[in-house]
Amino acid sequence: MTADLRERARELRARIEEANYRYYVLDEPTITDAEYDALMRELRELEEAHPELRTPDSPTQRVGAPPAKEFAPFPHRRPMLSLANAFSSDELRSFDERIRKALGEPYAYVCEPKIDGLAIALEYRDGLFVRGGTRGDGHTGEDVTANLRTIKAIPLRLRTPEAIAVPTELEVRGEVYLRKSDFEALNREREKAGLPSFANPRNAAAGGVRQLDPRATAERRLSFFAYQLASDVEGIRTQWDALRLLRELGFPVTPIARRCTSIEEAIAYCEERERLRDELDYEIDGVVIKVDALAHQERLGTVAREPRWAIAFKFKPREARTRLLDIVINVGRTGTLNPNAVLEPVQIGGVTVKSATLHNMAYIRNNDIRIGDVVIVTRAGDVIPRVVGPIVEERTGKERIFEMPDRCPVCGSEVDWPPGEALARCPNADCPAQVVERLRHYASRDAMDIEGLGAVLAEQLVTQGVVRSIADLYTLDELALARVPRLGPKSIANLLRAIAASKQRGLARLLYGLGIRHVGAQTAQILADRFGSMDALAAASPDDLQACEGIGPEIAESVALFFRQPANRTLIERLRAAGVVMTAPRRAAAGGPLSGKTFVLTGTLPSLTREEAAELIRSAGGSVASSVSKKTDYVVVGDAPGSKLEKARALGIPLLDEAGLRRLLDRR
DNA sequence: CCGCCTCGAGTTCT
DNA sequence: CTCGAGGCGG
Repeated sequence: MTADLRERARELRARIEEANYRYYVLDEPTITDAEYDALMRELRELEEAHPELRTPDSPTQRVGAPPAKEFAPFPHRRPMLSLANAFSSDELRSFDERIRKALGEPYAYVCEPKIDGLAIALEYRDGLFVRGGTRGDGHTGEDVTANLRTIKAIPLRLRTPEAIAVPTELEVRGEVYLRKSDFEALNREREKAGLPSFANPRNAAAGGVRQLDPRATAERRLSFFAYQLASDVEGIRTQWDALRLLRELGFPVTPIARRCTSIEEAIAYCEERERLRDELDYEIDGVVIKVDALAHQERLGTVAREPRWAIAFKFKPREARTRLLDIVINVGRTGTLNPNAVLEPVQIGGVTVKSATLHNMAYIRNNDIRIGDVVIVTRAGDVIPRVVGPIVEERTGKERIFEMPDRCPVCGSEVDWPPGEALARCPNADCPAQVVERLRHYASRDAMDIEGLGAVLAEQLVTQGVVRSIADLYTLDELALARVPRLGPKSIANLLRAIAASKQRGLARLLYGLGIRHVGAQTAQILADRFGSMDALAAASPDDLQACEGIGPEIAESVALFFRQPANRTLIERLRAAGVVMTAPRRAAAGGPLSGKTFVLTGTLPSLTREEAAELIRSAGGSVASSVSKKTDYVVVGDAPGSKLEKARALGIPLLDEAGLRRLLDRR
């Protein structure tokens, strides 16, 4: 991979230098400017993503200084201020209190969504766009006029409004941003091209505006909203008027701004926008509340580079920046080596996140994640944190590229990682990490449901040497368990009772608990129904197995392999000797009220757990699937539903709430 | 052989 | 919940 990139970088440099030579020295250009720019762009991006590929003689270094220096300075006539932040409605109320005291007369607010993009100033002369720049430090930004010209949402010539005389010199401020849909498309394209994807739309937009080649900016499909008139215009006395004028001049202006006459109304607006934030095709991270009348704004003035007449209400963040302290390897129950991010603890959406999966090496490479990076972590949509990517600008050069170790970090076995496979594996079935994970899985709720035996106890039992095989569970006694630290007599008694009770779970859950590759809860149920007993299953040939609906060659071979292994044979005999039930109860007679119907559950139901609801459906003859498709008959929707609801709507599948499900169940 | 459908596996915090 | 991959129908 890295070798390929290195080779590509070398090739790009050679072609660029050849082109330079022919153009500057021989005066015989051989490629078009566009082709040349494309080569430069690819090389620059490659080197940005992989600074270790950068060489002192690279054509990208010919221009010398870092990109920030390559734009002309853009001094702001009026400083571009930053806003004070509020994180609660109480902070908004004290903001309002200060305004009320200072003004001593009635006033109104204008509330606008705070677009998560890049603030920009645009200068027009005689109605024509002349110059535009970034915010920079508030006093001086960067002149990015050429790039801004490529943004179609920015008018190059203003329209003539009715009844308002537009001054010769006009400055307009607003936000350049990237639509979520354009962001996703951009990342898909970059992935296809082997380039690292952007962490979020804002980074992609900010990067887009600061491209040295305006054509690269154009490719980003950037959008724009205007939100401030930074020049005095006759007849414009309020922010509300200013927004209307901006619209008449031909700028895109948010359609969801609202004028409020009290802070409570503004707070209600903030809450509403936070609730609806996902319905927009662009990211907003809060609401900006401004005192409406420009005369009031003037009286309130500015302190410490923040206007006293405006405040930003910030939504609960869904993403945060934090440092990736380390990448460690977790060994899964099937022996997979899963890279895990150790994060400097950070608050996201109300919880402290300090760890997140990195899935596999491909994920780490595709997103160019390195140890020591400042990374963006999200919890979008679901609960599970996700490391989206690094903030490349924060790199110090001390970041380390993570490599998969050659040996299992737990047992030291040589790692098995066949070329083309996504996951590396520890091949040692006796690896303590695998034993712990298998034990935990065996005891888990959907398998043998041994209450009290979770991750912590599983770990202790194995490290104390009390349990080395699942079968050892059934020979445990008080004496052996007394060796486990912090396990009192009461816990011991409860645990022994739970272990004894697990013997009655039946064949399907036992099969699932054994953790045979490719055999999950569903397949275990199919096998149990079809073969009825462990002995019948153990005697089945791969052909017998493949005769089952849903069992193909892969699963058949995996099951047969499991029963061929002597260690597994022994395990089963020991379980049998301990009295673990190895037969399946006769299948319930078909023909309930829901027979033949397929259900999918999403969200939290008011009075049933998901498992209880699934059990009710199955006992009435219906089946429960995990994803929505054309074959789904009903989707049962609870509180805080996930993406399945979207899919169901798209496919026009009937939706039920819990009450609706109960009505179906009661119909006989 | 391709595309759809379904299942398996891993996953965070309180 | 999401991704990847096995199973299966067209």
